[in-house]
Amino acid sequence: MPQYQRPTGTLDILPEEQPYWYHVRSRARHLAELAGFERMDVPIFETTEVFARGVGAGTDIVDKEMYSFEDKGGSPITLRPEFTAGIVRAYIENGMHVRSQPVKLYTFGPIFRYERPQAGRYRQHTQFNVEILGEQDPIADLEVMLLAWDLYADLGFRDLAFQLNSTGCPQCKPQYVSLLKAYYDERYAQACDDCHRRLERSPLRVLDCKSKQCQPIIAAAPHIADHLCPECEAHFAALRQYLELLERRYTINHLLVRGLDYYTKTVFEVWAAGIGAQSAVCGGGRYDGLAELLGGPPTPGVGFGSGMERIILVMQELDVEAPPIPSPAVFLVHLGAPAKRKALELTYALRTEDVSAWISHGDRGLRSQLREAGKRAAHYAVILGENELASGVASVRDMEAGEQVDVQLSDLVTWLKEHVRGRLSVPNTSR
RNA sequence: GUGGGUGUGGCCUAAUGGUUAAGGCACCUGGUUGUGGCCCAGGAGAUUGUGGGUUCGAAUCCCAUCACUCACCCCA
Repeated sequence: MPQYQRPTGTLDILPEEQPYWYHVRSRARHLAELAGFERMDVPIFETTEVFARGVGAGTDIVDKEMYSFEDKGGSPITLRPEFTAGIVRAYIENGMHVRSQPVKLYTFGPIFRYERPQAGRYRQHTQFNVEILGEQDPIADLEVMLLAWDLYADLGFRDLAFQLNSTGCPQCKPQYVSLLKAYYDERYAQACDDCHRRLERSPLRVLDCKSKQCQPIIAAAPHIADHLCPECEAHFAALRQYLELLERRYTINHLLVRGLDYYTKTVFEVWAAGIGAQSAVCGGGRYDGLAELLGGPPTPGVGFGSGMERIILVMQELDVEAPPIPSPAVFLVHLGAPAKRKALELTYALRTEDVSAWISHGDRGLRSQLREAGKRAAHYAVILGENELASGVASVRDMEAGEQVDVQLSDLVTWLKEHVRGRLSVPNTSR
């Protein structure tokens, strides 16, 4: 029974799980940069107000899921429950509106929400986040969506399709909301208790209620897509056209309304199996009013967040393997104190030449050391004992072939470097 | 916040209420002078999540608590 356990809803990511993380991060980074997105990192915590205003009082995230506290100076601080509000704050604070617009940004990092954990849901999870700021053209919506799509396709996801909807703008959304409320007023008694609460707090959410009794009501409810203003209508139509042009499958989902207050026009998700009752690996949309809400210049924006843990769960569900992290190129075996000193010198000489090298720790028998070399899947074991030191020749054992050759100690580093070249590359590690 | 399920060495699993809680994987050490993987032998590792209770006796029954897990709410 361990004395200390990790806090509820957090994850230890062990070495054997790292290949997935390396791979997803490295592909995401590659594809983002290929599409002209630049990396920008923002703090893990912000002044509470950034999220309270940005995400919106009344949302579950703000009302009951934030990790908020006062720091030692008494400032209200919140661990970020999502990326967008912080990114927009940074855009404003750093005067990024004076750069060539749009600004295309991506980042990775931990996100915190106080929720009851379940399959595919954690209190600390990691998101890959992408935003385009300063562009109202629906081509920006398309660009962020394509990046999500291309990443999942690259990672081996099958049967991709976007869930797509438009939630209108301050012009047309309120009218639709009144329409929907009026519709529900007539059926109030048939709706479930949760929906009664939703009608007060965030009326659009009644549309994705799962209770059986609400299904008939939902099925006949008016669609927001039929009540968009001409501008939103045109935006939505253009986006759909682009998606069709590029043959990215999508489903218009009239029930897709995302939980955060700031969404305008486009909202989308990508669904996948293998993440428990959760369906979305990716969720995002447009937030044209957010920058102003946070005190900045009017700046349209569109982006998405994608949960890394969920991506990896889906990959595992699909039996997608991640490229392994290379094992050591050379394992140095030594017998006797003088040989140990020589082995130590060689180890560091190899590492200086970018050849990964393990030196056997302790003072054990040859058998035991070779056993370890095998277990660590080293490509070569270099054996140094009294004989080798005396003759100036090391025994170099190819662990896979089980064959052994003699190599002059003076040539050893060069010889290993030659033989190891091309077999190994240490993967890029980004946070 | 609500509801269901589950807690036995690092991992997986066994033990009709009855001796020192058993096995497998993994780990460590050996198997004649200095050669890995297979095999063989040995070793280390558990107050059965925790705290109470019932009982002559509890891993086993009861209560509480904590954790994990699944689902709801909500979300990536």
